[in-house]
Formats: sequence, structure tokens, C-alpha cells
Amino acid sequence: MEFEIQIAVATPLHQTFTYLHAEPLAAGVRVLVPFGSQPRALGVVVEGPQTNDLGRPSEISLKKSGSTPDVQARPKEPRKFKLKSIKEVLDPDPVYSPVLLRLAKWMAQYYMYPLGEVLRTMLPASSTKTVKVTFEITETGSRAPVDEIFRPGEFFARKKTASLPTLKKKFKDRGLETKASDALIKKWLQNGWMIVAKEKTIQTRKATSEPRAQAVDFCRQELFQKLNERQEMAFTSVISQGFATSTQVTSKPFLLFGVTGSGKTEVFLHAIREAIERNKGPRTSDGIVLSAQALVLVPEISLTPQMTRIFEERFPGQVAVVHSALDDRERWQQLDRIRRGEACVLIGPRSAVFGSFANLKLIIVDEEHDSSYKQGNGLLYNARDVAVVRAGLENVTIVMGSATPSMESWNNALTGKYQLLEMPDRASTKPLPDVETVPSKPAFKSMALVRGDAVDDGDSPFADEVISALQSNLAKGHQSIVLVNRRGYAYYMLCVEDRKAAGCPHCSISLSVHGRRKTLRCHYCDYTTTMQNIILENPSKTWAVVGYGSQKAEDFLCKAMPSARISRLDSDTVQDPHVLPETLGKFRNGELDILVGTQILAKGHDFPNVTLVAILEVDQLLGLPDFRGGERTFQLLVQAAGRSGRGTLPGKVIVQSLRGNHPVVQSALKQDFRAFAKDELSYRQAMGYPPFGRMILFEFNGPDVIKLDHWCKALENKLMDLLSQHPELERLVKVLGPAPAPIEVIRGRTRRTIMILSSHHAHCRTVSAALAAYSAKPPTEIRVKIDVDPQSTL
DNA sequence: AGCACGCCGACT
DNA sequence: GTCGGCGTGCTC
Repeated sequence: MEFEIQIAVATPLHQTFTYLHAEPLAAGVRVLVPFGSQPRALGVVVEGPQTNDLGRPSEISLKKSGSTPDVQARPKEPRKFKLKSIKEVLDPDPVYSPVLLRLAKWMAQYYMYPLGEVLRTMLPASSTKTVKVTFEITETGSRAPVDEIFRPGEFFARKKTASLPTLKKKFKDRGLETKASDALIKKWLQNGWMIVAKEKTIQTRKATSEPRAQAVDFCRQELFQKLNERQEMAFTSVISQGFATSTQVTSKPFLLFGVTGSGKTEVFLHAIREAIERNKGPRTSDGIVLSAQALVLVPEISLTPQMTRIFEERFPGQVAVVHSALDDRERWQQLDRIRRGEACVLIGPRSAVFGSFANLKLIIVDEEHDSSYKQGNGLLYNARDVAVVRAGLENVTIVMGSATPSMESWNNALTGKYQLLEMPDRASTKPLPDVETVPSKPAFKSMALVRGDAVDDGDSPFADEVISALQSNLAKGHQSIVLVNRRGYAYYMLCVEDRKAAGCPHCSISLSVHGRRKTLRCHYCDYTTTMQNIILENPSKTWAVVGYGSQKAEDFLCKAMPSARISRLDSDTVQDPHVLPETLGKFRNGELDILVGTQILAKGHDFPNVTLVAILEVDQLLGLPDFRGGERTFQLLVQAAGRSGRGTLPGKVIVQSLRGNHPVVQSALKQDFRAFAKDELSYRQAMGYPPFGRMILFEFNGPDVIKLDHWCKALENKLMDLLSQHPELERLVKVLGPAPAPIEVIRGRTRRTIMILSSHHAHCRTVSAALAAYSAKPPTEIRVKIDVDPQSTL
């Protein structure tokens, strides 16, 4: 007896495939299948017949199409092909729970992404690789003499195996052309000097052990702080409405809006404890009671040791953590502890939302507004939104917290889709920091001329008021933070005659100066050159260095305040994983007076002795042609200001900006979120932008502008046809573009965008699905990227 | 995405 | 005459 099994294969195709197997397989089990010309491709058993068809445009219905992940029945026509059989079953039991599979299907549909690829994204990378060809040197091979120019033995120095890419690379490193190396490999194989040894990189999961009983004292009661009145109110709402009765309660998502320092974390900790205590889970076959579990999502950079320590102290031995420093094996291990019920709290960045839980009861999304929840490549999901959907599917409570909620969540709270919990006071009734804005220096005044290979220092970018505030704070023995919203040394190298900056040859972007006035680099393609080169290539021009980043700010500060102990933190210095904890530790211990840095400094850290925060260069964030510019600026300023005066001493904030009077800056400095949100929402509403309009952004890119524009034009025509046939779509859906992307060229590929915008969710999706179908098979070298709910339009 | 099939240029 | 470039098309 053979069974037909539906498999989602990890391929960019929007459909599943049917395979044969001798016995039925549970949905969520991984398998290897022959697929096309590939002998073994990774697939996942999905329950029931499933198509993830984007829909042909001719069949578009204007009826309210369900946004639910409906499993469509496959039409029963006779098959024109013979079914193949599953090669290998990788898991003894499912790695994807039924809920995770439903979540995957929802994501495939919502993000218009192939189901097989969605499933692949949900697991740590190593578990998804198929087979890798490696070569193993033989006895005769290692004794073989010099062949052509090489002796085979020397390529297998330490190990007896080498993968195809490494072998090729070694050949190439020694000056052999690729085609010659192919021939050489073939020859060595024929000579029997080496053999093909296939290496499996798919992690075959070990047999699942039974879930274990939870320790009775799963938490350290004595470490839990008593909640203040506001915290108590928020906590009570969550536990009474969230999980008062057993399993059948579906509560709204909670939005915990609490100003910086209002003690959101403590509320989370109490809620987790309560969730675990109240929800003794189902009994396993052995009569063991399975503990309830909680998922805690945090932004990437706030996942610091201090952060995880808090949870580990409260729930000793019960916390699993996934973070970027772990390799796939370690990540797998942590996730396994959760899947088997050995740990009851999982903390992690966005990918943790895909964790497989034995008995999930509560989801926390900390700093809900944070942009790191949005994945930037491949499947462009937003973990916060996925978490909300997952909470719905799992029927569990979800609490999102923020001091500066996203406009989406805020609007959901205003319309009653989320339940708002507000904690307006700082836990320790401290006054807000003093704020002051001072004008920036005009750019040309801090410009430095480049002569030969020497650079004038130019004027300090710091306003006098900022320096004197830092001086007096230092004199008082207090600490300061200087936030520069731009990394690197200087911003760009400007040609004085034509007022144009030195640009990247592959991207439409100015090169940034890095590393103490020597090199220029493109942030998008890593193209690197030197000042010398630019000057030599343009002998008749005069060059100047304009603007500044964290690095140059540090230099100037060191010069202006020689007695201060200054250190810098930005994405450049944080490359080294030791730098961040070390520098933060020193700062906290008082071994440093001033910390200069970028956004990294703005988030979550608690330095009691910091009484002054200076913020520079917010103007350009505000000036970006992006609908979220205001929101970003507000969040940054509020967060940064929140670093000041966290201890017993009162704090002060100085913003150096040419737009100090801008309403966004003003409301941020007053920490008046409601005022900001009111303005921002009415702007968004007027423009039809999110959260009032749904936005789906298509990007098409290719190396050949002519071909690209041709293709885009064709797509545009099809869209116009569609709209003209459906007046309702035409009336309610805005199609913007094709237009050049704001950064038109990256890595030599020109980019065009088409934006679909509509206040009507279903219509937005209908038109987008049509466009996705039109562009499903782009010409060679043109690539299509679909961004549903884009974080920015840049 | 892979991977094979298939049709045009520079080599033994 | 072949090897090999990568354009085109398919994958249960």
C-alpha cells in the first residue's frame, strides 16, 4: 500500500508536490525527495492537498476574499506524470507543530512567498542544507607525483576531504583558471586519486525524549519585586483577561504602553511567572505534568548578557536563549529544550517566533516598535506581526510593550483591536530630564579641505553649548552619552568646484570616509578606495571632507576635552564581539566619562550615573523621503533621552539640530507620545499611508536598464488593464510607479519600484497578487522582491 | 533555487 | 571537429 503525501519543497515555486511513501507521515516531518534533476531536495510534509497559487489575474474575484489560509482542494484531473517516492524520512516525529505549519501557510500567503521557502526560513540554517559533494583523497592519490603543476596530496593537507568550492578556491588561489580546474578535478577522479564522498549537512534530529516534569521551584520568588500601582493594574489585566480560565479564552493582544523607566520588564516577569504557575499543562503518557511556557521576543541589540541574566536569575535553569552569536548546532540545542519542555522561557530575536513549544501559554514582544523585528532579506516578515498571528492560532495571550509604540499598534489600540495598558509614570517618580535644543553648525563651517594626502581638521562639529555642557558635567564627576546618528569618520568627500560628492561606481550613493581619513567605502556594496585615488583621478579638482560621524566626533571630543576618558561604540567597533560588553562594563563601572556612539547606545541600557545625553545629527533622519521618518526620529530621541537621569541624579538632554523646533523633536523632548501620535496619525491618514492604508512594495532590479524598463512598462500596462476592467479597484487602489527606487543603483543593478497602496486590505492584496502573478516569471537577470508592509520605502 | 538541455564562439 | 559559454525551461 502506497500513500500519497503532500510535500512542500524548498524551492521558489508557489505550489506543493505529491510523493509516494510506504506509510503515512505526520505533517511537519522533514523528508528528502528527488526533485527535478536534484537527487535529494529538502521537503516538509504538509497536511492535506495544498496549493499556494497566487491566483491568475483572469480569475480575480472582487468578492471579499478570505484572508485566512484556506486550504484549497486540488482539482481532480488525471495526472500526466508518474509520482516519485520519498527518499528518506529525516525526523522520527514532526519538527513543525500543527500550529507552526498553519503559521507557515499563513505567512506563505500573506507575504507571497513559497511555502517550502517559508518552512526553510523557520528553522536554523544548517538543518536545511541538502547534500554537499566533497572529495576524499585516496591512498594512490596521496602518493601521486606532481600532476601538471600540482601534487594532489598538498590539497588535502590536514583533512582527508575537501569540498568542491574549497578545492576550486585553492586551485584559483594558485592561479588556475576555473575551466582548467574542472578538467583537473575530472582527471584526478578518473585516475582514482580521489573519490567523491557525499557529505550530508542536514541535521537528522535525534529521537525525541519525553517531555520532562518541571521543577517545583521554577522561579526565585524572593527576587520578584513588588509591583507599584500602575504595574499591578497592567499585570492584573493581563492575567485576569489573558488566562483566567483554562484553555478556551482568546483575549485581544495587549499593548503595554509604558514610558521609559516605568518598569515594563518587571510586569513581563510577573506575567510569565503567573502564566507558568496557572497553566499546568496536559499530562504526558507518564502522568507527568508539562509546564507552561513563555516566548519573549526582544530586539536584536538588546539581547545582551545583562538582559538574559535578569531572566536566568528569576527562572534558574528554565531559560533557553537564542542569539546571533550561537552557531546552528547550539541554536538547535536551545530550541530543542523548549520543544521537549525542558525549559519554560525562550528569549530571542525575531527568529525565535518560530520556536516549537511543548506548551506555549504567553508571548511577550518587548520594544514592539523596533525595526529589527522586520527581516531584511529573503522572507520579509515582521516577527511582531507573526507573533500576533501565532498567538491567535495558539490561543495564547500576547503582550507587546513599548515606550514609543508603532503607529500600527497604537492605532490598533485606539480602535480597540488591541487592549491598551498604560503605565504613564516612571517607576521611581523622577522628573523628566531637562531638555535644550541648540542649532547645529552649518555644514560648510565644519568642512575640512583635503590637500595632497593631508586633511585639515576643519572646525569642530560640536556647538559650543554642547561642549560646555559636557565639560561641566565632567567637572561634576558625572557621565555623559554623545549620540551621533551616523557612523564612521566623516560623511563624504565633496568636490568643491562641482559641489558633488565622490560616489560609488556601482551604486548611486556617496562614499563614506572611514578609518581615520584614509579609506572611502560604500555601505551598500563594500566598494573601497582611498582619498589618494580620488585625488589622483581628478587632478584639477579641490576636495573637502564634509560632515562627520561617530568616529570624527570622538576625535574632536578627545581634542576638546583632553582630560576626559572617552570611548566609542558603533557598528564598526562592535564588529569585535568582546568590545560591546567590555566597553559597557567599563562605562558602568565609572572607568569612562563619555561614551560616543550611534543608535546602539540609545537602546535599553541602564547607566545610573549618566546625567547628560547629547544628540547630534537627527536632521537627516527627519529629512529622509520616507513615511516613517517622523516615527523613527521620535523613537530615537525618546529612547536617547531616556538614558539620562536614570539614577538618583536629575538628567539633562541636549539636541543639536537645525530643526529643533520641528514638532516631532518638540514632542519627543517632552516625551509626549500622544501628541506626536495624534499628528503623525493624521498625516498618515491624509496620505493613505499605514496604518490606514495597506502598502505592498514591489522591487524589480537588473543590470540592464533598458531591459528592466521594458519589463516594468509591460507590467504597468497589465496593471492598467486590470484596473480599467475593475472600476472598484481603480477607485480604491493606488498604483505608484514604476519609479526609480530612492537609491537607484546598488551593486550595479538598477532598481525600480511599484507601490500598491489602498485603504482596503482585500483590494490591496488582489492587485498585488495580480502583479505577483504577472511578474512570477521575470526574464533572466531581472529579480523581483515583494515587500508586504514595508518598514520603509527606501 | 538547482540543474539539464540546447544552441553559438575559440580551442586541440 | 569538441569544449564550454550561459539563455531557457522544468521540477510531483
